[in-house]
Amino acid sequence: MVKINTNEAEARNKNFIEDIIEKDLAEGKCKSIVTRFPPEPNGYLHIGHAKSICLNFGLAKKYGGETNLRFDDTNPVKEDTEYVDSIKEDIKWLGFQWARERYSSDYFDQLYEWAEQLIKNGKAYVDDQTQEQIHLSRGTVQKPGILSPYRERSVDENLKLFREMKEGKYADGEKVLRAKIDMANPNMLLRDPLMYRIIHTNHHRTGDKWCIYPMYDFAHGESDSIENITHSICTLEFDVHRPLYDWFIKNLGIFPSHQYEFARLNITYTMMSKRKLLELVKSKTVEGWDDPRMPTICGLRRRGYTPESIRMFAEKVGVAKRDNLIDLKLLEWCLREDLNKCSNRYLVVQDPVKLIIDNWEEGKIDHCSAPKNQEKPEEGNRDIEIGKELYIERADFMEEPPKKFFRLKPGGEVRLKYSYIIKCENIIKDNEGHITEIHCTYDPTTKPGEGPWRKVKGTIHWASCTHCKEIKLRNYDRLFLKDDMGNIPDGKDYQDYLNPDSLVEIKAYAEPALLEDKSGISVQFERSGYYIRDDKATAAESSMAGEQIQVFNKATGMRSSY
RNA sequence: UGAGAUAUAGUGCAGUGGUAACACGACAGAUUCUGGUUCUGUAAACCCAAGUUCGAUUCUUGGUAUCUCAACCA
Repeated sequence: MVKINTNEAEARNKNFIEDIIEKDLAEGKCKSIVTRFPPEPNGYLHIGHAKSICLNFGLAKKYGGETNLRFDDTNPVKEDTEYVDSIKEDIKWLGFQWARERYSSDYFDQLYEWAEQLIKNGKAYVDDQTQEQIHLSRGTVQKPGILSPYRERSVDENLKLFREMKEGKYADGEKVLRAKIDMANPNMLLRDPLMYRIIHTNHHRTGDKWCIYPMYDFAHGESDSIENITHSICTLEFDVHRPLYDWFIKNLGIFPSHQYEFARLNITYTMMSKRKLLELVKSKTVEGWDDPRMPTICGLRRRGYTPESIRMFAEKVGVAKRDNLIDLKLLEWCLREDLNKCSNRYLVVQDPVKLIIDNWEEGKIDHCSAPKNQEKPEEGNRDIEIGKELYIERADFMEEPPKKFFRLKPGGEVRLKYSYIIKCENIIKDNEGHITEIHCTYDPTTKPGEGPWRKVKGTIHWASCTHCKEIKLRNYDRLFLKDDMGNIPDGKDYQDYLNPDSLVEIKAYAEPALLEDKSGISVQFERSGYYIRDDKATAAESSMAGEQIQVFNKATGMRSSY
């Protein structure tokens, strides 16, 4: 019953692309759909790409179609096989499988042939102008451009020149092939756009076979067409390219792929510019593309994000055409939501203050029993030892508490999680008024499972001084300060915006079981957040997603990252 | 300043010629050995103006705001 309601809700919230697809299918415009994910292999995939991946693969899955992975490798100076490999790995990790692996460079021969066809039809010409001249003659958004002096060359001359370009007779920048469209069109993209340029550079796949390379606009739609892509889905900034996309397909008379645009993902405090992320990597500001503070897929993976949580996030942010800014907390919520179902939880104290149980018998050690995993009782219990001296979280005690403070306060009672109820008797401070010891008494009749249950308002976590292990955590705080978008203002150095708390090391005290945890998945701290298994570090060096996903920071007055 | 896209609770995202759903967030309550999870409830939105209409958030027109476009990048 509940399930049916959920499905109805999902059906109601169909996005506009799903509407288009359903209409196309119903009208028989296509028998089944083919989508594609077309990254340029010039960087690592980030969370913004994840939205596109989930959309493209998700749509195909929902409507029984297929998705191709196509590398848009038309610019050899920026691209590299390292990026190809990482992209494939990240997509697989996200849980998707492409139907075909393709490259724009697979189509260079076909594209060249089509370019000649346009020349023969008088729709393209070779231009000898310099880059500067072409730029100036393009006009502005308000003023029409000026016709190139080479625009009316004969078909034969254009053909001859273009073939010579291909044969390497000219240097980089000496000549280009342009489509002959309309130098006065208000859409700048239609003012005789470049189709081919000369680049004498080794290509990561075709080597030295080519010295002319097609531009994005002359490769993308054509590649879609070759692959019979029915729905070519890209981000909004390509919206102005659509008339050109359609122009080439129409003038070539090839498979009519159609382009649809959606708004790209923006997340607060998160910088999603590939160029700037590359800068951080090159300058060694971060450990690499997979630094846990990076918004890359591999960075999120190292940070402890699960594929499921990222897919859930992509689903939640929706698909539309208006600009958006998603709160980073939503991404964290998705992780909590997923982790809540499976993570192991441990008692850990990050900012300790000593607590002494005055009426605890000297040398006595008691054993507490706690479930290994709350959601999986079948895994049994673990044993935690407790003694006279403990550490508790400094924030769990307040000398002058506000009215709704449920944790330890002078004269107040709280339960030590999985253990006895204690009462605060007095506190000891140093000369500066800093609390150094909290003295309590315990009620021996309140051990869980022994005697009647007594309820107190607060439960706090703890670590036994003589039994706990010291662990080091790395606080993956956000990388940048100030700018919501994580962007570095133009002309400014990113160094000025680096967060000094980012990646600081924190000492903490944990129950020994934490170090023995071999589950390999993220675990949740009792009370203080999540403990994220860093797949590049040993357990003791593992990291925590810090305060960014702190569960209980609202009422505690703990420092917040946002 | 030319062209295009967009405009619905705090944030996202649906929907309708009869004033609006869902999710996250907020707030309140219940359960609970986590201020978590779970459950219940509350507050909270149709950019503006004119027109058409019995009736406009929806249609028309005109504004306004935001984003995108003048790379031999994608």
